[in-house]
Amino acid sequence: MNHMGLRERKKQRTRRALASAALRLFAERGYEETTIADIAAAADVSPRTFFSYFPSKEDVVFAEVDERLAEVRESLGQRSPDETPLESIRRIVLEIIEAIATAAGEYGAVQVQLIFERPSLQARALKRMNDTEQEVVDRLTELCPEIDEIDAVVISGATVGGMKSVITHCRAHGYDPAATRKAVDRALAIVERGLGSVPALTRPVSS
Amino acid sequence: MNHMGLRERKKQRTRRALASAALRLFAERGYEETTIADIAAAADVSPRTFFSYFPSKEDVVFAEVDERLAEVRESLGQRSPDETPLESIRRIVLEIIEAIATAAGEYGAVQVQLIFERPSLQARALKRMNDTEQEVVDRLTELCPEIDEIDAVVISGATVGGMKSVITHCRAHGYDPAATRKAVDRALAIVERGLGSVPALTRPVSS
DNA sequence: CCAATATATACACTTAATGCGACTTTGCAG
DNA sequence: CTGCAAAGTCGCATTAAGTGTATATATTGG
Repeated sequence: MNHMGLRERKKQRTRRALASAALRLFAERGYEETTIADIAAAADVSPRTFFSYFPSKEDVVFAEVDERLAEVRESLGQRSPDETPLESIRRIVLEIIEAIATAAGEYGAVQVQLIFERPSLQARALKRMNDTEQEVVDRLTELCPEIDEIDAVVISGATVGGMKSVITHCRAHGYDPAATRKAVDRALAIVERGLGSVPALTRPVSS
Repeated sequence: MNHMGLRERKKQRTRRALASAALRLFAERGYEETTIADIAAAADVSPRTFFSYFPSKEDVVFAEVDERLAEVRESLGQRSPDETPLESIRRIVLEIIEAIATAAGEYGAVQVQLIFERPSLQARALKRMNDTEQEVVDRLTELCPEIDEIDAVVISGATVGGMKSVITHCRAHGYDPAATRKAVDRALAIVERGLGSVPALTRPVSS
């Protein structure tokens, strides 16, 4: 299966070269200040070739995320035999969020910073979340064939939405890994037990 | 308050002219096939002027949504005195979702169709959702000053996320208003009572 | 080595978006 | 009413993203 010919390997190398050249230049000079021509030159290909690897300049920022996301999609299929659906959902969403939000590799920090400060990149990141959410709906209906369609959609939307928000908040406020983990656990608890389980919401107003 | 001088009124007229010209042309010829020059010509302004009203071609699609959203943000402040925070959240999120997702006016259907079929527009719509979610967090912490920061973030994220997904699903599958309302009610129930309240999730696997 | 196919490149082109200086309109104070 | 400052419009030039196309080059399988 993994017997990629020379052709495939070369493609992958070029892709990597483009991605890391791009991230490096973005870090050095800034995003707007780096042109496709610069990236292509740094990766030793023609500018035109850039677009046969990435549909746009913005997409190159997500090269690594997209790779990870593709892997996660594969591994999403098989589930541990004795999980309850609730546990499966939790595991699936956590895997996805980790793949999207965890910066890895040499340029992880650069990616995160870029996405936080460029609204258009933020929009594209949200789109990836959204697309992956559909994947969650599919897995969920596959897992519990008798589940109502609307229920599946809502469960996925609320869970992914809650996780997205908490992770983003933690990143934006510089939480350390321990605090982040604690926040994620809290988020899962709220989503699973409902807004009604949060005392501050049901208590009469304090004014 | 609403004593706009001639200048302001003229600006608003031009803005409207640009927006409706754009939407009309998008409907007639398609999005890509319509240039800024076309839009400007149809609105009788110079192409350069377009960009002093909208920062990009994509933003003109959201002209109406943004107006509504601005209104909603205003009215979000005052709350009925005897609401519980839970009820406030529900009301606030419903208002926002309605403002974003309910297509109104002559070109509502066009907007929705464009957003559904253009990934980049979808991304921008999601960004608007996301930005507005931050507003919800602010209102919520204002409403219950003693609430934990993380809790507020999770509650907003999960609620907005759930609503977004259910509304999108309904639109994509052509639900009529009655069915949509029913689905939204169901979504709110799940978010408020928790994933644990969905029988299909806690039942042992059916295989 | 050959033929089929996939990929890289050079070139031309469209158009979104921005900066700038000149010009026009509006608001307002005297 | 008049003139001045501010705001807005416009034309022009420029940059850079992204696409189509034809040509050249490299890879694969036979």
